[in-house]
This record gives sequence, structure tokens and C-alpha cells, in this order.
Amino acid sequence: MGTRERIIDTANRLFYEQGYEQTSFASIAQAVGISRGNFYYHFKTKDEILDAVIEARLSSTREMLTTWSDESPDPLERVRRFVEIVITNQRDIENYGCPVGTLTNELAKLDHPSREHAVGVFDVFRTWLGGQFELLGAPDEADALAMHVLSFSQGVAAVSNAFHDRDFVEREVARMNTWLTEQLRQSSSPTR
Amino acid sequence: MGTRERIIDTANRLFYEQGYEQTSFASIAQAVGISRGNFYYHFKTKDEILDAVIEARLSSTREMLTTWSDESPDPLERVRRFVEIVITNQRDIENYGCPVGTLTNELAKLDHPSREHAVGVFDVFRTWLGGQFELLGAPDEADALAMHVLSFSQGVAAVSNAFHDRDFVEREVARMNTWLTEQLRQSSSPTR
DNA sequence: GACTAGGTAGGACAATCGTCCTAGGGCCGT
DNA sequence: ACGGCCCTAGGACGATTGTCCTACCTAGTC
Repeated sequence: MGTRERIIDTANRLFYEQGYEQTSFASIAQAVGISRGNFYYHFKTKDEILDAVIEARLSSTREMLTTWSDESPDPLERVRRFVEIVITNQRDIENYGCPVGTLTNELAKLDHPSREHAVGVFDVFRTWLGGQFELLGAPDEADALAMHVLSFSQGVAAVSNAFHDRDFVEREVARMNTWLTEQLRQSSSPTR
Repeated sequence: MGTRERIIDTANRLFYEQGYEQTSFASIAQAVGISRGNFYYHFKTKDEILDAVIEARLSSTREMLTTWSDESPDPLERVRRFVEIVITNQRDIENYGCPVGTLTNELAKLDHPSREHAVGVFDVFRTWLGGQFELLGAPDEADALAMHVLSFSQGVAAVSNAFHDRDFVEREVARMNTWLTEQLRQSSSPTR
């Protein structure tokens, strides 16, 4: 793996664990094991690294969702897999929160020009989730359902980060899974 | 209002709008209209201001909830009032997110000793919401319901901050309000 | 063996950070 | 009029920030 990729990879992790503003050039360079001068050869400004990290998150997210689509034939199973992210990544979320939500919010507070770029990761999830709900026979409310699931994951991540309560996370996931079942029962077979 | 109170008030606002780490001594002093030296007379370290701000948030939150309890005789109405915070404070949330959740998460990323202190604000809401659900005849699941409502508000705040979508917020509030109604119908009158 | 180009190292730069110190201003009781 | 005390102003401090510059090293080509 080339130096540039190693920088992006390390910055990605540090931005998540410490926040963007709190992570300095020096700390990234030290973590990668290169000098600050070499660093400057690859990225001129901190914003350049940020955009590269966001781009990396965008493509890795798209790749993950494509894998999910390949592995699970049932759209409902795919959505459940998204819902259960808060369990899969429980340890990281307890320590650092949701990578997407926390970065987006930090950039909003900084009034940073790359905020919308970061929101793009949310958009990838939103579009993908909406696609699943369309496949499940709810074309009219697909986007609204996608937003609701997105909101669920953000809420659970924030509360999990605050309280470190694993029972809470599992309760909420179970609640969301039963909600999904009955929601789609209503949508796909309109009884009225 | 004395200088100390004005400092806390300004720091409270700036911590919310810009984040704790990003807000400097100098910027607070400038916003208050005093010199940095005078600042140091009132607060020795930045952590001292943070703790004072958290303490102010704790007491103002408690005061708000007490007012709600006084104004609304029906516990369900009180909970709805909490749910609708995401509409009441819509503009701020779109720009800066939830004050409680974003500060807690930032302190978590900084591994800051005052993180648990900040979580205390969550605890105030949690306990109050739990109390309302107990009054509504759901003693066993009161805390779980409180956590669920807390999670709702965090999720809506995060997504609202990312997308600035007011229709989404109103949809989610409506959804939560109907959920509250049917949830309590089940709890208070067990049909089985 | 000379030359070029991509990559690396280390330090300089001004600005800003949190922290701390000292001098002075304004009001008090006497 | 005077001494004492709460409050304020302004600057000094070492460290760190993002940014930038220059010298060097190594590999490959003629």
C-alpha cells in the first residue's frame, strides 16, 4: 500500500476517533511513520486530506452496500443488515459515535465547505435504503422510510455513545425489526 | 448580570455553535467584550469553564422540565412537548445539531474527564421522561420508553442537521406522537 | 558515470493556543 | 484623605498549529 493510501487510511481513523479539527498534521504523520515534510508532498492542505478521506468513505460505503446487495437476495434482509450495524460496530460507536453523523456535525459547526461533501455519505445510505424499500413494494414512501431508518441508526448511535448501554441497543434493534415487518405488511398488501 | 454569568452564557452559546475545542479563550473574551486577563480572573482553565457551562445547562434543563410539569397536567402532553423540541428548536438544530448529543460526543472523542458530567444532562431528560411514563401507568418499561424517546430526538436532530429537511422532522414527530398514543393504550389497559 | 525525477526528511515561518503574571483602576470603610 | 480589595487590562511565556521551503536520497535512463 502506497504512502498516499496509508495517509488517507490513518487520517480516516484519526478523524473518526479524535475529530477532524483535533487531529493535527503532526499526529497523522507520526501515526503513519513519515515526516511532516513528506506529508506535505502528498497533501498541500488539511482540507485536501479531508476531501480524500470523505472520498474514501464514499467509495468504501458504496462497495459495502454492493456487497450486501450481492449477498442477500431479500431486500428486507439487506435493510436489517443496515439496522444491525449499531450492534456490529458497537464498540466503536460506544467510544466515538457514528462516523458519518459526527463528522457531518463537526463540519457543520466549523461552517466547513466540505460539509455537503460529507453529507454525501448519508446520501449513499439514503438512496440505497430507498431502493430496497422500492423493491419491497413501497415506492411512494420509500424515501420517507429510508430517512426513518437513517434517523433510527443516528439516534441509537448517539444514545449508545452517551450511555454505553448494550441492552438498550438490542432493544431498539428488535423494535425496529418488528416495525419493519409490520410496516411492509401494510405497504405490500393494502387491505383497504 | 455579572461578568461571570455573562462569560458562562457566551461560552455556552459558542460551545454549542462552534464546538468546545474550536472555541478559544480569546474568542469568548472578545464575544463578552472583556480582556483575556480579566477572563483568567474568573476561570483559571478551559475545563473550569466547561464544567460551569455544563452546570448551567443542568440547572436550566431541570428548570425547563419543572416548568413543563407545572404547565401541563397530563404527563402525555409533557412527553409530547419534549418530542416537539426538534420542531421548536428547528433552526438551531439544523445549524448545530442537538446541544446535548454533540457536546457529549465531542468530549467522548477528546477522552475528556468531563464527559460523564455532560452525560448528566441526558440523565436529567431520561429520568424526567421515565417519571412521566410511570405516571402513565407503565412502571416496568418506563425507562426503556424514556430511552426510546431520547433516541428518537437524537436521531431526528442528527438527520435534520445533515439534510435540513423540515418535512422529515414533522413526519417523524407525527409518527412518534401516534406511536406514543398506541403504546400507552397497550400499557395502561392490558387486554390479556 | 552523469543526469533526471519522484519521493523523503527536517526545519523555518507567522499565527494562535492555553496559561500565567503584573500593573492599575474604582469603590469601600475609616 | 487614605489603605485595602475586588475587578480589569494587556502583555509575556512556551508549545503547537497549518503551511511552506530546501536539501538530500534513491532508482532508472542515456
